[in-house]
Order: sequence, then structure tokens, then C-alpha cells
Amino acid sequence: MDIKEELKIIKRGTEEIISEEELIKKIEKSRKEKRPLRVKQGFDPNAPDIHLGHTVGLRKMRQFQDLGHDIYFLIGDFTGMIGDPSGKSATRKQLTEEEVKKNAETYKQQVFKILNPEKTKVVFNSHWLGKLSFSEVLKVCSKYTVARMLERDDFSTRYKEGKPIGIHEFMYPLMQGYDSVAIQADIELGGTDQKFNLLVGRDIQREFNQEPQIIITLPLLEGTDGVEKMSKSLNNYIGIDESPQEIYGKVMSVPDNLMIRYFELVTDVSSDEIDKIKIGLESNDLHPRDVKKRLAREIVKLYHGQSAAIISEEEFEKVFKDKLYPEEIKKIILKKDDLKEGKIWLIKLIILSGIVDSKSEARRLVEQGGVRINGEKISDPHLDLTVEEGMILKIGKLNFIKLFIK
RNA sequence: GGGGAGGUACCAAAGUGGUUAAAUGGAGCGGACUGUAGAUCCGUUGGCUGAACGCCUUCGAAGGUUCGAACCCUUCCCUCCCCA
Repeated sequence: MDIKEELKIIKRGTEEIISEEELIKKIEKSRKEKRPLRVKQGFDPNAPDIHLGHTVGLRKMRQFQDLGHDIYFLIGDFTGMIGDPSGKSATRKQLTEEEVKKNAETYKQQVFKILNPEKTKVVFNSHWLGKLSFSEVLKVCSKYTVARMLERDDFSTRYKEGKPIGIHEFMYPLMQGYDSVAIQADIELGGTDQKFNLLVGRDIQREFNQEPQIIITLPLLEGTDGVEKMSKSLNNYIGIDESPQEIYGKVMSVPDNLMIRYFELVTDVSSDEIDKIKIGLESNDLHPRDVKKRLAREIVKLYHGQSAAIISEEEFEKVFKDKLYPEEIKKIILKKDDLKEGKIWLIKLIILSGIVDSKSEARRLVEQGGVRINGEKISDPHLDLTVEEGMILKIGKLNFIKLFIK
């Protein structure tokens, strides 16, 4: 493969490369010396459920693997105890050691759906950061000034708004930079919100007489709400561990204007084909709904395979187009004690379903017409339902529950 | 070390003795519409009691004043600003 081609693969879906010339030089050198480049990306052990947002970076790492380079999957177990201030408008909660460990394990299990486990080096930054002496820490600190730290958007915003900034938060970028030293990284990947941290890495590496790493920033994928970046805490994420139906459904609920972005960042559809789709949408030759269906299939396919993709599409059509019930449906088995002369109070039943956990909320749902039995809307919160085997209870838009009696 | 400002629900932000479970906006949830998209409209967002505007818990924490406290007083915790 010639360098141009390699570069093209690397560049797809990236936001910025600092700098491209240096990158080319590194690749050339790596080829000449037959030494693979060391590509690093850090992961915060905060959110152990990998979602599509994470896959943007993971997929890029996979591409590097396929190009023959070495991948360092860095779990920021040490830094995780501080919490990355990037993009945050508030101080993060510090995790305990046990929490960090547990999360890191879950992480490892999931990333190999994308990365090639044989070619992945999983490293924990506590291994070196935990051993640094205070004087070594000071050496790193002396490289940076408070003013420079405050240049950062998230810090300066907080500073201006009079919100607290912990001193330890200033340390975060420095530690991340030191990670690059420890790994001797050639390239570091990160979201656009990581740019500052990544740049610090270059300075710290220079301080330790290393050649500064190349920085590749990747866009932050918006979540299902279409505005905020995908994250677990905002509950706008699509997890790769979720069921095919869930993934399919969630993708369908992503706003239209993000479809192309999703294609580009989280599917294997070729750039040429994406261009065609783009043109088709602009000229109205393609219905946005059909394009989104394709997108949903592509994403499900990546994590569950082709046939699962087709099945989830059929299911989706059935439930939302034909208004039928899904094939796989949550079941609830009622015991005799729950029933009085074969009846149960609707509100109680909703609580038993586990969809909501307060009676006030259940009552609200019923009064607002969010509950159906066998397709019929029930809005009387006082209803005593005569339960029949196989009855279908629908709560809200998404929850179907089939009733059984024991 | 001195002086000042402030901590209200998921977030932002009103309220400064009773009519405040707490205005308003964002977000969420439900409904209508639809393509589980977008836009729009309506409703709703502490809990319990088979519901009556009845009870319980909630305005940083703990006490106190009062018939009555988010609101007044005391102590404590936390944050920010200015000065040193």
C-alpha cells in the first residue's frame, strides 16, 4: 500500500491532524525501520458501557491495527480517580479504586468487539503514574503555567462563572501528557474536546527528550437527542452491548440531519457510497426514512451480524408501522396473591411491571393516556383489570408486557 | 488573615414570615400529528393514601424564634469575589 492510501484511511472522519507533514514523516520512518507506530488512546473508566460515541475512536484504532501499527489501549485508572475536566462545567466526582477497577474490566470485555485482541496492548496508567515521586511530579508541573491552563475553554468558562476548579484538575492534562512519555507514543487519538490535553502531551514529551506525538482529533458523536454529545449520563447513547432491536430502534430515533455523520463515523459504508446517499437525499430521490433504515441495519450488522439486522428491521416495522406487537416481549407472571377474584388494580400492575417505581407516576401515565391493554387505551386509574392469560399491556411508547397467571 | 456575595427541585433561575410542593425557562415523560426524524400543539414532572387539594418529606447541615419558616436568629459545612 502506498503512503497516500494509508493516509487516506487515517484521515477519514478525522477532525484535525497535528501535523500532517509530521505524520507522513513518521510513517516513512516507520516503514524504513520496520517499526510499527505506537498509537495511543486513553479511556476514562467512568462509563464502562461502550457506546457508538466511543466507537469513533475505537474504529480509528482498529484501522491503525489493520495498517500494521501497535495500539495502546490506555485505561486511565489513575487519572480516572481525578476525573477529566474536559468539556465539563463542573468538578467531576472522584471514583474510588474499586469502582475504577470494576469499570475497567467491563471495558476490556467490550472493546474487543472492535479491536483485534491479538494486536492490542491494554495498559493502565496507574502503573507509572502511581509510582512517580513528588519531585518528579513537580518537574512535570514546572512545564506549565496557571495562565496557560486557564486558556482552556472549560477552565476559563468555569473561572469566569465563578465556579470551583480544583488544583488537581490542573494536573490532569499533565498526567495524560506523561502517559505519552511512558508509552513513547507516536500518535495519540482523542475527541476534539481532548485537543488541549493532547497538545500538552507533545510539550511533556519534548521535556523528556522524546519526539512529540502526532495528534489526531476525532469528532464527538452527538447522541440520539441530536444535540449533546453521546454519553451515558445524558442517556442519549446507543450501547454496542444492547440488543439488535434496541440498537435498531435507537438509531431510527436519531434526528435526520445526523444520518450522514453517523454513516461516516460509525459504519463501514465506503466514502463513495456515502456521497451517493448524500446526493440522493439532497435531490429527494431517497426518502430519509429509508436511508435511516439502511443506517440502522449497518450499525446492527457490525455488532450482531447481518441476519440480526434483518430481523430487527422486520420487528421494527411490525411494531411501529403495522402497530403489531414485537416478537420478543417482556413477560410478567402474576401470582394468585396479586389477584383478587381474578382482578388487579391497574396501578398496581404497572408497578409490578417495573417500568415505573412510584404509584403517582403510574397514575400520571394512565391519566395521560400512556397505557393500553390489548391495544385499547385505558385512562381510568381506578380500573380493576380482569386479567386474562396473554393480555398485552403497553406502557408508554416502548414497553410491551405480556401477562401470565401462575 | 480581613471584607463582601452566595448555596432553592434533573439543570438554570425567581421567591426573603402564611394563599409555596415552591414562579419561569431548558431538559425529561405522556398524548395528538408523523417516518419512534424534524417542526408544532396540549398535558405532566417529590412521595403516600383506591385521590380528599388529606398526609408525609423537600429550598447546603444542625439547632432555635414563631400559632406558622425556603424566607428571621445561632452554629457548622461548602463555593465565589475583592484586599493582604
